[in-house]
Amino acid sequence: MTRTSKAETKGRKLSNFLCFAVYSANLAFGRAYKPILDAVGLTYTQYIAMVALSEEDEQTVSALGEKLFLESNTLTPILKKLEQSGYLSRTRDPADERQVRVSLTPAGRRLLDKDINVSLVEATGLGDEFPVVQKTVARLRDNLLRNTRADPKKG
Amino acid sequence: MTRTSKAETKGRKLSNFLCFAVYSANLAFGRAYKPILDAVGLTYTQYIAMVALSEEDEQTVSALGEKLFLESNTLTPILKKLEQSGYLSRTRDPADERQVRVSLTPAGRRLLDKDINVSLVEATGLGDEFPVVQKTVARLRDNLLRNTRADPKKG
DNA sequence: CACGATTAGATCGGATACGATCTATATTCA
DNA sequence: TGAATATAGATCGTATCCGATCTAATCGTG
Repeated sequence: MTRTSKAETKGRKLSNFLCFAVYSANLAFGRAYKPILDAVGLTYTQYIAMVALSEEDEQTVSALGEKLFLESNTLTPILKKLEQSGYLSRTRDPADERQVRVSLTPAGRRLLDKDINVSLVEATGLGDEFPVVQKTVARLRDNLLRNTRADPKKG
Repeated sequence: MTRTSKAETKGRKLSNFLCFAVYSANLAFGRAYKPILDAVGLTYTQYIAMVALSEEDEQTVSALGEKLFLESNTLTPILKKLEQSGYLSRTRDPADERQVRVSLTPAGRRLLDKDINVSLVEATGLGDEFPVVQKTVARLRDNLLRNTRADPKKG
């Protein structure tokens, strides 16, 4: 008696999908940031990459990729674009020519000093919940990555 | 005395960005779904679109877009692809030739009946928190969209 | 030292997102 | 009625993401 063909009775509605909540929240963030980032001529991903770079100089592409959960296939074009814009430098590491060291230029740091993001915290409408939501979503991400990556070779 | 140039003292670290938590959680979901969706030959977005279609037949592209927070520029190519795969039908509405009505085919419904998503709930590692996180992220998205869209013409 | 294996980036093709623009159909109202 | 306007999709260009593959540099071992 539990078998039906109606979507609702099986609970298969978009609102029931956590993945959709995250997917659409990400789209919403992109749109919220857009007018602000357009003003400084950066895209969402470019901005995130620069924030990651502001944490440390001379990072390799891989190290940066670990922070951003991206790989060279995605990062290389973005970094080249930011280099052309004069916001960062890319140089082969003399000690290991395979590696590329990436650092923000003074122009890049000046751009970040505008504290672009501050005005966005308000738009989340989360108030005091903000840090809790942030930690929860980060935990969700880490669980997903842990439970997915390195598929069960040992079980 | 509050002005410094160190990233850390200004709290400008990736882990402090809610937008990054959401961005990376979305990437993580995409990767978690990938092996499961690869098996049935769908992409993440195609799957989401089909779930939205399973809620109601004969939806217009715009109506579908409202649910998915996407517009025809993104949806049209995806719907055409799913049509070619035989999972849905697209027909101009005879009453208004501007509109395109989209419905799942029996093959499309059979695909969804496999309840692909069930196995993913577990991978979130959220346990009882699952529904709460889902609602919180959805609220975040709605706040962002409300506070961003239709920029302040009225003040 | 030499040669196979490994590693770090880069390149390429397919699939989203999205702004801007285009086309076809409907609607409005003088 | 018919020209101006509005609306629904579709198309195009740019920027991500990602799997697969390629190249160059390094390492490991005999």
